[in-house]
Amino acid sequence: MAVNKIPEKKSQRREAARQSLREEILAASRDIITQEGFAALTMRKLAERIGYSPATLYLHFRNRDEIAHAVSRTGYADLLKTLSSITEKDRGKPADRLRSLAKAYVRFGLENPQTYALIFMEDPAYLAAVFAEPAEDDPAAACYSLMLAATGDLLAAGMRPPKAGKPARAVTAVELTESLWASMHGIVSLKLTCPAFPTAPADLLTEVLIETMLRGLSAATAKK
Amino acid sequence: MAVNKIPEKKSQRREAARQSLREEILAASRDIITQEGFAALTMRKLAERIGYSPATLYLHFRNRDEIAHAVSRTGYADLLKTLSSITEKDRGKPADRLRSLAKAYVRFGLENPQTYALIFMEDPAYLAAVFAEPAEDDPAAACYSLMLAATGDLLAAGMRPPKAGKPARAVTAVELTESLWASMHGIVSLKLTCPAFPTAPADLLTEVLIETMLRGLSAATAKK
DNA sequence: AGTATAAACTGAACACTGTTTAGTGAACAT
DNA sequence: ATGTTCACTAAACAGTGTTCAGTTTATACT
Repeated sequence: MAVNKIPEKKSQRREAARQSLREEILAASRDIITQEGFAALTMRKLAERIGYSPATLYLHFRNRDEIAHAVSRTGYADLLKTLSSITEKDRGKPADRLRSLAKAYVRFGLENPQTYALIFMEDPAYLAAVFAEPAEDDPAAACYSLMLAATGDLLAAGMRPPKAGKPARAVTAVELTESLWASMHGIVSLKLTCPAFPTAPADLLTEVLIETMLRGLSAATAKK
Repeated sequence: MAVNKIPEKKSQRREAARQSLREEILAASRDIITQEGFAALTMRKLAERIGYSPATLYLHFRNRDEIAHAVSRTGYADLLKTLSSITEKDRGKPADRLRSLAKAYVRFGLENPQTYALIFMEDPAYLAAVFAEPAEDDPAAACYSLMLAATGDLLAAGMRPPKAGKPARAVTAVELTESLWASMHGIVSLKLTCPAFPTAPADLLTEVLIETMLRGLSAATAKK
């Protein structure tokens, strides 16, 4: 029947245009989200900004959530960049690295409120998907690995974590990482949804948290 | 002119009916929210459930947010009831009381997900209002006082909190309370928005958090 | 009693939202 | 030149919160 006589050249052009428009949609979405928040990302507004009709958006994305999903990915990539810039330059003690990481995490949240709100508070499907079937190249998974490595190093440096669970046993690096992460997330998310509530500034709360926990972890070991 | 000939009796009846309908609206709202979440609380659905037209709702509440606000209040009252049931019966050491409070807080969030999401994640205006001009009888403010008292007792019992801030100084009870609260909130809110992410169960994370922090606070004091 | 007045209530509309579908026009492959 | 495929859009659908003119009902006064 029909012989595919190398239609790749032309198809490539089409495909390139497709990708280009797709990226344009995502760029506009990022703009709107970072400026006005995820709720302000309406399909009509987005379509108008890129000069197409709303229906066109559905030729490139299944629905609004899929756009959020794609934007989330770059959000996690941004977070990863922030965190890895810490681990790369900080070659000091594990405790100091964790301190820096915590501060950087919270600062990222406060400096990119709309992005943080999207990836951790409004698009839970992304995180859920990552932990449902872990992908190697996912930026969110990379963030997790990075944090896990930091607490792992801390424990390996001779810390004695408290016991927990039933029956009581030593806390694992995973549990410690997730406790820390959740705590940092609490500081950020609370500040983002209600700037008035934690009356103390976020960076101070972070310091209190990390210092107290570090002391709690090193309590059993000899000082200095 | 017209003499107001004691129209109070009749007015009272009217007023009673008004209040009754108002309460009916709120009861229906609570039902919908606890069952389907705040997003499912639409004015039309709410109106239909109580047998009135949507426009009637606006005779009793300025808008949907005001309904959320009223429902939030009872949500905080519920939380307060949970927390104060702890402080009343627990006459043990401050550390144990704080342990119980933390567990109860997290449990409340997980057992009343829609309510928790409403009062801490979807209706920030309420908390903002409380901390803008503190009202004595507000249940949210009472929750705060309760937690503050617990950490205050803990510090008074001889704990030596770590130093923080610039210049470094001893952490205050307020800062410690808010750090703890934010951390617990992080555990709850993360679990609610994404059950998959903190892979460890919430109560275990809570235990890790509270045990580590307690050790961090008592690190400088003699053991036992 | 009847009547004036005030309160309660509603139908219908407005301006939005995400999403679908039928139909048009242009670019491509043969 | 023709048949096919792809890109695109206007219009509609079913929702949303909210407003307002108009109607019904209950109260107040003579």
